[in-house]
Amino acid sequence: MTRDLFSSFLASESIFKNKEVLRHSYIPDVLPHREEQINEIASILASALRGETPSNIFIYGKTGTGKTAVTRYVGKELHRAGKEKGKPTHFVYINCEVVDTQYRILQNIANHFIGEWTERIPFTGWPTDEVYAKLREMMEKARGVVVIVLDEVDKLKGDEVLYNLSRLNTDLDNAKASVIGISNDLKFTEFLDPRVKSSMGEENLIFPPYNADQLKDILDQRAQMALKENTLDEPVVPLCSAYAAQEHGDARRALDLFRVAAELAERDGLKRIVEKHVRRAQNKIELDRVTEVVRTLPTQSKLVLISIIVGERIQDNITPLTTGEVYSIYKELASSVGIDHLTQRRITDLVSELDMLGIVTARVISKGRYGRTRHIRMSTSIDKTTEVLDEDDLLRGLARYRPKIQTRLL
DNA sequence: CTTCCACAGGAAGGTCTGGCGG
DNA sequence: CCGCCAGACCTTCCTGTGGAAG
Repeated sequence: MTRDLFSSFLASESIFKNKEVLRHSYIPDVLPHREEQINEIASILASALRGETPSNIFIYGKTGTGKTAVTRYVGKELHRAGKEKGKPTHFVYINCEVVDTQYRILQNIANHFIGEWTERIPFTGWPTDEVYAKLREMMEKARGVVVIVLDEVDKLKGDEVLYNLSRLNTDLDNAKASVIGISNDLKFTEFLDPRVKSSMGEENLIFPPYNADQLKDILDQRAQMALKENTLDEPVVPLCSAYAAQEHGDARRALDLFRVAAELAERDGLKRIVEKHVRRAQNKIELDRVTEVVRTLPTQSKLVLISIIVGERIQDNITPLTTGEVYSIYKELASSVGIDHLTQRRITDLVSELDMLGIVTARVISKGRYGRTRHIRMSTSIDKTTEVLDEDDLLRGLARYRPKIQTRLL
């Protein structure tokens, strides 16, 4: 019996030829509509092949604009070209969201050179300047140019590392270092130490968002590689592209939509992806996002969210709730579960956070004589949100609470 | 035109936690 | 182990304000 559990799923033939190419981490051999950026980076890094130090680069762009893919692609090509020409070039990629302290960054870079007659640097224990010294020593031995990519560099704790890395070259004889910083925050450099700022931002690149047509090209290319013949309805790719273009031209979003749509089609037991799968994929991705966000909210924020839901229930959705109404419901709910209530000022901020997370909308309006406030309403499904909130032991069932307060005389 | 509601949202400061260097 | 500091989280106090009512 157990042995047959999966056989029925495997029996129906998959529509995928190679699903891997739909993941974000996959880097194709051709990156459509990024030729300009590729050439620009390549022209800067080319000096590495002449044995000179390439300028440091800063790359900006929103999520899904190809920053990481382009950089890794150029890095791969550079490494290959360096080998051919007998000029040693090293390419170290670090995601600063994962590796976010000075010590671990240096350790990561240093461990890249392992295997060339050197010992491993331990996770912890060494003074930072000793790791730094060791790194220099290793780079001297390895020779050549080291290109260090710091992805999501704005997530770094402190700019000391950036300063030290930008100074690397002054203490090196046989090796050169060049740093590429990637960020989706345009204002990131404003907060940097001016010394770091000037040395890091020798070259600046901005990656613009893709438009719908460009997204379509990207998806066409991936679909070719990912799917078997005749598994795709014609309008699917344009629809995915259109949705993703609305979302600031995010290629990652386009790929996710497409992949989820394909998975849904497969789960339906179909041999073909059609339009409705894309719409369902859109819903599923959105629902997953909301579920995850709501689930991880702090208790007080959950309580505010519940207050808004309770408020909407008694208002019957005629007029949106105001801050004052939400606050009085919130206070009542808080005391009913025995949680200390926060001040209205604080609740104002929590509502703003919920707004930014996209689970409620709150916009300032004026009611003239009757003051200025914000109209607050749920922007996600009340039922689904309630379902997620019910997972919280402390707050279970609270969203169905009937408050004693009469909020408004209508 | 002025008034004045019901907040928005800035500034500053308090408390607590957790990491880090000595 | 201790003192220090940064950052998250809140409070207190405050000034500012769009527009219906008067």
